[in-house]
Amino acid sequence: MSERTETIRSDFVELWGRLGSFWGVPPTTARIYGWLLSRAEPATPDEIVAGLGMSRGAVSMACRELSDWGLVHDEKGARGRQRTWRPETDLEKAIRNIVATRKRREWNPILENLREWIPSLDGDDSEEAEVFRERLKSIESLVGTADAMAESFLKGGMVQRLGLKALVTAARRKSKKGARSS
Amino acid sequence: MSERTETIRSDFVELWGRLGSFWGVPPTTARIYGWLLSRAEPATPDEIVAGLGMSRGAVSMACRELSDWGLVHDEKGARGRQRTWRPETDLEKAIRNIVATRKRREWNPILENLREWIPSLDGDDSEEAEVFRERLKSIESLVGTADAMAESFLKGGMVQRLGLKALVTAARRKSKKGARSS
DNA sequence: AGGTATTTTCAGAAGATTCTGAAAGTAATG
DNA sequence: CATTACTTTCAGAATCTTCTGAAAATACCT
Repeated sequence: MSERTETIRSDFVELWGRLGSFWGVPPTTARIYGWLLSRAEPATPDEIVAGLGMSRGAVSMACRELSDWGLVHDEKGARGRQRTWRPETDLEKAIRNIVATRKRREWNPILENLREWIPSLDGDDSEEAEVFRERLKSIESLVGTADAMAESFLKGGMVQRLGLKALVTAARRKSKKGARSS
Repeated sequence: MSERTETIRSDFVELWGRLGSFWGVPPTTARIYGWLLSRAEPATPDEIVAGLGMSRGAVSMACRELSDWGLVHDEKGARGRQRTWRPETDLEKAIRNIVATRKRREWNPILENLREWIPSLDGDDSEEAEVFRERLKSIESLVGTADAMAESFLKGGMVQRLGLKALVTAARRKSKKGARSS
């Protein structure tokens, strides 16, 4: 394994850590997933501690969190060996897990609130309440649509099923030229 | 404006604030947007300060941030009056702005990195580097697809264009029954 | 230009999040 | 059931983020 490869590995781990904010996990936790992805073999807690220079306790907590997200799987170590953690390498599945988890943890409660508030406003016919109610309705409708899309994605392969892939490829070709980043 | 309406307003503002983490802004900033959405009229900085109990400075910074995201628009106040902030109420537009901003700020740099790393790994033919390269490739492919989908969404009305709406409605009907939250 | 009203900035305070490490807990073995 | 090996927990430390408030800057009018 060349030195350059090692550099890329650590850059990648760093990037993956920052990426954590997209799906709502702390950087260190995401970094572990990235690090596991960059290796050919699953790793023991001690290897993770050594590889990323973090504490035992943090590794334990982070791995449990990752496991809750379905992003790593543990295998009981053989005779006298430590447990090992294997990353989920099917990334579509990983994304599905992330979407499902966030939906359950965060999205659903939001939707419930919205649906509960709208009828509650019906008693108030002031101008202000009128406007507010309309806004809530359009939020509810939009959130509902997003929710349904997520649902459909989770039920499996929206991309394939709709032939979106072709569209996507087309869009991609078009955008290939302009990749400047502000 | 009834008392109950006021309660709902503040709950909504609170919720909208927590929602901020979805699109990557601090809660207070998101709260301002929510508060503006709950009102019939645009507001001056002083009204925001009074309405949300935060400092002048924080309001100034938060509104600028929201303005960068295209989620609020300012109108120069008339003669001797303060500037007023009006929320973007076209939520589809708001989402488009959010997607565009995040894509530019965060997604594009990530994609650039990935595309730069893959060729760099080509010199190394160890087992480990081999596996790592394959993983990076599949990440690149997935991220590329997501990127293209976002692109297509930004170019306008993916939902309508594909007749996704029908699908979405169907999925929604189905999921109406089970709305329990973990 | 002078005077007044409004807005922005930014250093430090306050608050929130994440990490550490040592102690308590658990499991497996002989 | 005692020993050894590994894992989890959690209080406090370290770090990072966000907010405040007063001073500096800017805009606007006469």
